[in-house]
Amino acid sequence: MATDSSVQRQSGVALWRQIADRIRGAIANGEYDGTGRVPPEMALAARFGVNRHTVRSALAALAQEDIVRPIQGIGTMIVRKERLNFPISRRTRFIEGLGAQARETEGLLLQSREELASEDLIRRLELAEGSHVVRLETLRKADGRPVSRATAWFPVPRFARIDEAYQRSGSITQAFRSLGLSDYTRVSTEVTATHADAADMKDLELSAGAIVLVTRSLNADPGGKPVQFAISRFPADRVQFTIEN
Amino acid sequence: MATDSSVQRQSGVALWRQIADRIRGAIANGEYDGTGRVPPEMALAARFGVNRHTVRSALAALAQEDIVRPIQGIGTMIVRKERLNFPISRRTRFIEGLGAQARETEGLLLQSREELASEDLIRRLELAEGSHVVRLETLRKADGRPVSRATAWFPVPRFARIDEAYQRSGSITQAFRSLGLSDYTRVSTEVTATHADAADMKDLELSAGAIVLVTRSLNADPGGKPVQFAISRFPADRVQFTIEN
DNA sequence: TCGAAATGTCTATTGTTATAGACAACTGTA
DNA sequence: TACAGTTGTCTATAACAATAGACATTTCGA
Repeated sequence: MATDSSVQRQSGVALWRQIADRIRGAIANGEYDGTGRVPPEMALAARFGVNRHTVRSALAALAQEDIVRPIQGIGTMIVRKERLNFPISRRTRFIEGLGAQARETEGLLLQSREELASEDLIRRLELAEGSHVVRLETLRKADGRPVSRATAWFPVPRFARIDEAYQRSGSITQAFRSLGLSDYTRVSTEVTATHADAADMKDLELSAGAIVLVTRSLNADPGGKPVQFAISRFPADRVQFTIEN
Repeated sequence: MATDSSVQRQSGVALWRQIADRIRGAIANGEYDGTGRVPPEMALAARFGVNRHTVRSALAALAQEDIVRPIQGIGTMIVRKERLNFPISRRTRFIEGLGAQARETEGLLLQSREELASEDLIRRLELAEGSHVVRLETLRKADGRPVSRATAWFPVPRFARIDEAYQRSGSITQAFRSLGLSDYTRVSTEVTATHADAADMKDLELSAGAIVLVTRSLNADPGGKPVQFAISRFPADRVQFTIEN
């Protein structure tokens, strides 16, 4: 692991940001687990082939995200290290999927509105032309850290009051249950990735240039009737998906 | 869709790169399908709230990637617009998964070597301590465009000659078949995303700051014995995954 | 108590990124 | 043919990113 080049100049991405992204990834991968701290600034500077000040800019960005905390005279300690795993299967459930990975989970309702279904939604949810849907904007946290931002649509009138049910329980599964739907299954999940936009940065507490994993998922009731279509956004440095077949 | 802010200053990511990424994404999402061209430079500058020269830098980067081609007096034409879909299931096959999305596919063997299995590989492939594996570095293309870079490991001696078999056929499925394994299934797939590294940029023809989707997948024979573990990297702006349950 | 090793702060300089304005060159249409 | 609309090129300036070096401050252990 001598002079690990791997940072590019004149690429439109500042060196300090490339280095910050790589250190964040290394922390998430447990590469510094032995010491509980990041290597000294001089060592990182040598490894990436940059000036110490450039490394300091990178570490300052990570400190800003509360991922590390520098202590004068000691080093730069790792505060948080996490990559939550979400299993994707027929029985995908957000909270159960997390299992023992988080002590406490939270589901916040940011906004809800009834609206006319778009063409795409009509196709996905198998609705009649001109149907209405409820749209929920939610933010989910695990142990206080945001792990996903989702926009979900539900057919109306069947789930007209799901916003209230979600607000009470903070769980889609619970909300469905309180509206008389005791079981549902995941029909399909599309996964892509993109850069964080302004809303991601705000809600998911990310910095510019961060990556979000985007899923488009469809859930149906036991009879196969679609009950929910959702677009969810997860911070890529804190989350991975596992598909078990 | 008035003054779409959504580009961040002083974020460590140059404005021209953020804008290039957003235009590339918009093209992939078919937002300019009506005209077949990108909006005029002045319109984009107004929309992103930047100078025209900054937009030109972004478009120059996309032209470099052969995504657009500017024509003086006319506008900036969209040359390529693609987002391949890869289904992930028990029967995930690279080439069949592409189906009609590509006229022609290609599998190149970049490198192969026999090596000692790492701890992680011993666990994943259920090998005995000290076992050896064959490592294949492959690059896959669809219609001439690179769509994935993969490192795959296979148990030895069962698949000792798989490199030759792959080189002949350009297909893992075919290579398995020629070694007497007529069927296999996908056991699990982990999906994450990260920034493109130097090798990604070279092999996948990406520019710095681009996003790659990373999968870690395990295949097993019909008896459940693991036959392949692979880490694959896909350009996120050209690829999405679909999990059908 | 001293020194090694680490982070913190300051000044100065250079190269890249972004803005600004002006005008040239090219295309299609009225 | 004239013109509106588009991309291409040039110059100049300001803001940000990166390098360089020096020295202060803090902590831990010999």
